[in-house]
Amino acid sequence: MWHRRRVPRHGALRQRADSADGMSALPIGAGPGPGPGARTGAASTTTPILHVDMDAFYASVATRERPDLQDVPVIVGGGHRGVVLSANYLARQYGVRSAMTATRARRLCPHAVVLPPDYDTFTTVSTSVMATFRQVTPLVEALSLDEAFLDVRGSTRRLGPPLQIAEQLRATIHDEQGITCSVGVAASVSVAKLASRRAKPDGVVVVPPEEMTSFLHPLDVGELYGVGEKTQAMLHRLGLITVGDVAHTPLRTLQRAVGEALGRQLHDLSWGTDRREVVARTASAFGLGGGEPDKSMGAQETFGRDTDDRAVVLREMLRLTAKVAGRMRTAGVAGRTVTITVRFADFTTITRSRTLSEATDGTQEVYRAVTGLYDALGLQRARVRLVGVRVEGLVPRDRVHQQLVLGEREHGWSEADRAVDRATRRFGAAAVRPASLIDQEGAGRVRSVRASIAAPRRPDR
DNA sequence: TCTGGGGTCCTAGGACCC
DNA sequence: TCTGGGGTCCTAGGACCC
Repeated sequence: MWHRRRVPRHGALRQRADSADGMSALPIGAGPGPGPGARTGAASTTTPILHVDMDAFYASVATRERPDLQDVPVIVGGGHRGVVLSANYLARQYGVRSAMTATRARRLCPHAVVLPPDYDTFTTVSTSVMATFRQVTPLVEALSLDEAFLDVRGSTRRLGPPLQIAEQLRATIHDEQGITCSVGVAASVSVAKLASRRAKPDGVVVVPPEEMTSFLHPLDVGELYGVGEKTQAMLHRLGLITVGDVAHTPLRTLQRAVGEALGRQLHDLSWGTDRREVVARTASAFGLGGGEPDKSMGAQETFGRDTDDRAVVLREMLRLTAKVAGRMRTAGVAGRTVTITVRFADFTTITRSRTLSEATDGTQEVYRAVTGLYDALGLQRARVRLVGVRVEGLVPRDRVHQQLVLGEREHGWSEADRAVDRATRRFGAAAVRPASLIDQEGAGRVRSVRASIAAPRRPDR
């Protein structure tokens, strides 16, 4: 059996985990030094991977300085046409879950307190937590703002076995950030991730290698990474209910059912044989910097109410284009493939893309492609719910052919874009917008900016 | 007033090239 | 002048993850 430990993070006295859920628990040694028993000792070499996952991260951060909300169901997110981003455990008792529609959540738990997300604070807390991880090992792979893999192979001599490292991390994060987290400890990243889920909330689960299959095989296939609602339903229809069922299905059969790549992946995961290593990286997509470059950048927005007005749609597309292209310029990348997304009132969603001959980071150039794609749809009074703009095939701008840069300059837009970027940096995104975004709001006070965007000067050189 | 926004990866068909 | 087989690129859609 694998072991779940839920223990106080403070003081020398540690208690056994509750056994009400049928899980066994080992006592944990008090004080510094390796834990008791050969099992824990052995873990130092055989289970070097930690998956640390904050408990109800957004909700915990949002309420950590609100004692009045400690015993109240709390939902972060919601709003008009919104979904739940995070719910505390009290709200979850009512069935509230992440990604659930706000309306449904409110129906399930009408007395919940709904808070708007504060991404600046989430990012600040996340940065601190990741820094704490890096004090343990440089091999920290951030997966998102609130979770990371740690390879502690090289840290056990200094800090003790993985379990002890896990408990130390939990105590530190609780002390410094006022939030709790759960840790999965295993030989591989995929098993560690499954283990942390079993540890929630506020616990640790260690899965020794010899107990891996007994841990994995009873789980529902839906627990496996890469198996969502659709694939789970399909596998269930085929009679594959548990991970063990998948494990004992011939690879070829599996691949016929779910495709070559996913079939291979599920087969590996079901035996815990994935050999993926932890790669040090921060979550660049979450504004933490570093990491591998993004492969695409995009933005999308759901309208407050559906619209069939081409002008309204295109104005939104321009706003999204400006946002995306601005982010690309900040990141120093350019991209070749422009994709638009249109979701209709009935939620059917289509995409259209066009690949340009050269990569670009110019707002106008991307927008030309966007309008071309949208108009090619030939929509007549179709009610549009959401539009999106994405640029793919990103490469560092300095690797883009020199001709592009010259050609762009001839149009003068490059200079205008950079002027916009500078102004945005100084005055915020609301200060500088393409003219058509200003019209509706009567913006005499931004006349000069508007003029400079609408009629860029030809550069001297 | 059901169903957000940021991404990644895979599949499949057709074009095109060798 | 009867046909194979890769490889790559492009496009559209879909599933999934956080």
